[in-house]
Amino acid sequence: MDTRTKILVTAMQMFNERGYGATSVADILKAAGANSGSLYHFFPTKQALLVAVLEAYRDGIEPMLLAPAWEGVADPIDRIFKLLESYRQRLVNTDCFYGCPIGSLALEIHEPDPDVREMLAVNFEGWVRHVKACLDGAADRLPAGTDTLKLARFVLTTMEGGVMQSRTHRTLEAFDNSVDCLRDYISKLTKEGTK
Amino acid sequence: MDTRTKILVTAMQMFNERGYGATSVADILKAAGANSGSLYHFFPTKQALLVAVLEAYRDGIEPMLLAPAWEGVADPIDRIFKLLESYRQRLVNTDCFYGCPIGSLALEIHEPDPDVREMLAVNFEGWVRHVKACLDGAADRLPAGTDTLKLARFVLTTMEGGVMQSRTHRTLEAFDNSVDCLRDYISKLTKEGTK
DNA sequence: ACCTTTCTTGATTGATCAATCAATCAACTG
DNA sequence: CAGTTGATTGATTGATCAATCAAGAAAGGT
Repeated sequence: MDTRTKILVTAMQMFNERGYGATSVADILKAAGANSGSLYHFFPTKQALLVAVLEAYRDGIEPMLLAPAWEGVADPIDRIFKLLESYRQRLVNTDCFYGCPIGSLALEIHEPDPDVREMLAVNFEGWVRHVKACLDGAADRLPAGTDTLKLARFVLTTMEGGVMQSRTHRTLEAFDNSVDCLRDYISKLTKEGTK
Repeated sequence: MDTRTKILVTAMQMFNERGYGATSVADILKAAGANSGSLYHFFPTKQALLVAVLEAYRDGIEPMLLAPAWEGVADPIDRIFKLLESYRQRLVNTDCFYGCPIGSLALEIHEPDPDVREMLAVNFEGWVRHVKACLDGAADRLPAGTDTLKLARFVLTTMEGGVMQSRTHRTLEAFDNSVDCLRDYISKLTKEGTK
């Protein structure tokens, strides 16, 4: 792995585990085994490194997030809840310490430069677009005229809001509760849609 | 206003606007017109100041948040959506810059000392408790055996997830979409409950 | 008036921060 | 081989950070 990638991957991990502000450039360099000159050769500023990290997340949505979550799952509605389950597993694996890296960064960065805010938005949009595609694939089961984009955003809302509470309480309860409610809602929609 | 209160109020505002890590003690002192010795006379550390801020939020839920939002609103379900509307107004007033102070802090602080995490959790619990009380007050309209605590958490999830997306996109759309979906869900529940 | 407690002043500390820089090294090109 | 570009080294910079401290002012009780 070349130095640039090593720095990028390390930053990705540390921004997720400690947050952007709480991770110092020196921390990254030490963990990556690189020198400060190398980092600033590839990334003009710490913030540019953050943007690169967010680009990596954007590019990783399909291969790293969706592909594993949807392996062997064809039904579009099932896929939505399998995706949510992958976030649940993330909470389980980390004792509810780490949830969604994008969400954490989105709320940490209060006055983001346009580049950063834009990349955060792009990540949310990508996520929502894939969920919307699932909902569109299940259009025959949903009430006619259902706004699938709106509903896809609500799925993201459910995930992020649930993760936030579960991380805070260090308990899966709030996340599970939220997904349960979403499942109930969508099942009511499909009942209404196929009636 | 005494010095302690002046420092506390200033910190409250700045932690909300810039986040905890991005707000320096010097920033707070300058804005509050106080000296560092005064701050450290009342609060042993910056973190203790954060805890005091979170305690102030906890104590302010009823008088500062709910009372204004619920003025002249008696119906418990209406109250829930009036509460959500107050967060919407907050987004409107700040061009979608600031949403829920607690949510922002909850996701910013990744490895919180127990005191901080506990106070964040207490704030969420207080919020949820009041929403649960609304739902319990509308129990006759909800399906028998509805888990009102679970549903109250889902209301918080909707608010926090919606605020996160709206802040990131600098648009009310995602927040409004989320609240719309929640309203639709709850209306389906009340239809089922009174049927 | 006198003492005690509470509060305020503001300079100072050492640590840590992001970022810089000249120097050197490695890899490729013609 | 010579020349050029790209990558790496690591010490260093000045700024900023949270926190400290000795000194003194204000307030209140007796």
